[in-house]
Amino acid sequence: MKHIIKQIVLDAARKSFETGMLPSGQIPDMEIEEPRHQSQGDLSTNIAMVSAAVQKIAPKKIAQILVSNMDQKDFIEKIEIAGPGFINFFLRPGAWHPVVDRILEADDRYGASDAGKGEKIQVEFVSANPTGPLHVGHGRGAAVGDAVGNILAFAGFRVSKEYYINDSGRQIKTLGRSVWFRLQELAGRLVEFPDDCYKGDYIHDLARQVMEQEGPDFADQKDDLAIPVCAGYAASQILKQIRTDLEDFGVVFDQWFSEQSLYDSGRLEKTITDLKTRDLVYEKEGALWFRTQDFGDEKDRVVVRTNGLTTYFASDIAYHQEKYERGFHRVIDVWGADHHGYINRMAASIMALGKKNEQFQVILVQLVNLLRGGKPVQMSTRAGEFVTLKDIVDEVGKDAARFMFLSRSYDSGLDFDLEVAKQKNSDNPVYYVQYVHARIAGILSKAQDQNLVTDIDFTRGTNLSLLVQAEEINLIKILAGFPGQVEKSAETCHPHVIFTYLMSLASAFHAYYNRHKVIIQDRSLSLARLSLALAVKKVIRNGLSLLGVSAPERM
RNA sequence: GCGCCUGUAGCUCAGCUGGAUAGAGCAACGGACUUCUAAUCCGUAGGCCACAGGUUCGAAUCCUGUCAGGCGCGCCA
Repeated sequence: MKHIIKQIVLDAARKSFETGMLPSGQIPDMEIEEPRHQSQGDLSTNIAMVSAAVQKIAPKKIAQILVSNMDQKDFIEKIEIAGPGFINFFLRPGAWHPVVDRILEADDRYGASDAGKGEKIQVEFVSANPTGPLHVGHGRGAAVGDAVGNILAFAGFRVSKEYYINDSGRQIKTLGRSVWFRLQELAGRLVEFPDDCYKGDYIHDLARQVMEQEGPDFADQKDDLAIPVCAGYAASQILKQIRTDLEDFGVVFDQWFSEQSLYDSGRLEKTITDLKTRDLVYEKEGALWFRTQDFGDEKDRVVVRTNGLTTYFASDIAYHQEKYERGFHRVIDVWGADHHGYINRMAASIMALGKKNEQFQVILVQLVNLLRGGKPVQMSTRAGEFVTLKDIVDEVGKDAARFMFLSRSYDSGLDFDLEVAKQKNSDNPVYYVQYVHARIAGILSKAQDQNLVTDIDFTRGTNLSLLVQAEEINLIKILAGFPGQVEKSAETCHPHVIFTYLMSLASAFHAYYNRHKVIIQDRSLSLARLSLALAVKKVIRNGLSLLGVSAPERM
């Protein structure tokens, strides 16, 4: 609907210029928007105001000229000039009815677009070290990354979701040591458990498993030999668990990428050589430094340490270089807010290697504040006491957890109250939206019971012009806005836009439901309303599915 | 000290690529089930959009500064 109005406005502007009523043919960026108040019409444009500068005429005057040059259309009831120069369009109800048909036709593709033109985008998220179970923060990152991927795919990009496994380096060794020391304890040896080791209960379990697998003599092994065995076993087990937990959370990755593979394949070494060739690095005090400062970072960064070992940054450079070589035009990393200090150097290294600013983007997800009944849940990673993602999914369910994580902008910290997420009432937004879907499913099944409709094709030939109630037109207007919201969500990479949209659609439907009955004596009207209800059901489902939340037929 | 994020109703937050009279949920108060699911709806009340300047026809939105909160500033990952 917006683009139809936009065309009318543009035509009027062109005509005004051609007939000499406006001095300039230049048309600045203008907007077609839905005004807040009904008295301001269905759609509105600010073209007169934004044109004032180039036309050198008062906005109201421009508006008058434009309106006088607009073609009469039968779906437009009237056009008004208001406020500082807005042109407000009042549409007849009939203007909105075709939207319902479009939704029923497009079905699960309603809202999709080809805006991305098939461009390849990679979204990398979670990427937690396989040294322990995923916690709440990872959950939010997982929900955001997954939803952003879904939304971009829906907007016509070719999306690949990837998990980067930090299976190399010190923390893996620490994991191995942690298991090894616990195993020593199991073998009855008194050892002092080091402070820098992981203290969670799962370490005990892993130690037991290693002991069973390797036999009773294993505890006598030398540290140097045993620790890598422990590390290898523990990391693969934990990774397996992470994968399972994510699947239970509805997240499936297209690719799992191992940091260690960068070493094994010689990729990392190649990158370092490459950096040297390009003179992007220099030696100082025995270390090798990347000239990130030349590309916007606060200072230069070490890639090879004095001891000859590469830094985490080095593998990340190689990894990202490798991403682009795989053909991704754009790369999005989803990170926890505590990593924001890392953005500049990462971006700098990518610029240095010849990529454009817009080809790399970091989504910084702010921290989650876990509450239970309004009180903070005490957590200590150090002591190994924390609520895991699995705990949360087990307690409140996948849908509630995901919906809650995506309810707010990731720019804001999030209060996640387990009690609220568990409640099956109006405090809990997920049910509010899902309930619409279930309610409509109920209506449709009743319609079938009464033989009002015999197959899913009932909408064909329905007389939608019977939908004239204010609540019905309002509902259709909201339905018409879905593609625009998907577009906005994709452009900004903000999934909560979809959340907010779903809440408003659900609210409009509940209001309609309470005011009007769908199945009534009048068969034609019933069919029209059933079509509308079905359209709502489809849009709710499409929106929920972008967020990775199910749309139940019954609740 | 420097950098990033945040500051909007009692609480949790939308709105922020500038637009007209700033919204929702919860909490409070008052109503609506003999109906297709009350996991719902309707109404009332609630605001110096942290503060101070600036930009302009117009600022919650953009810029500068101040204050407050969160996070980060390793040859760790």
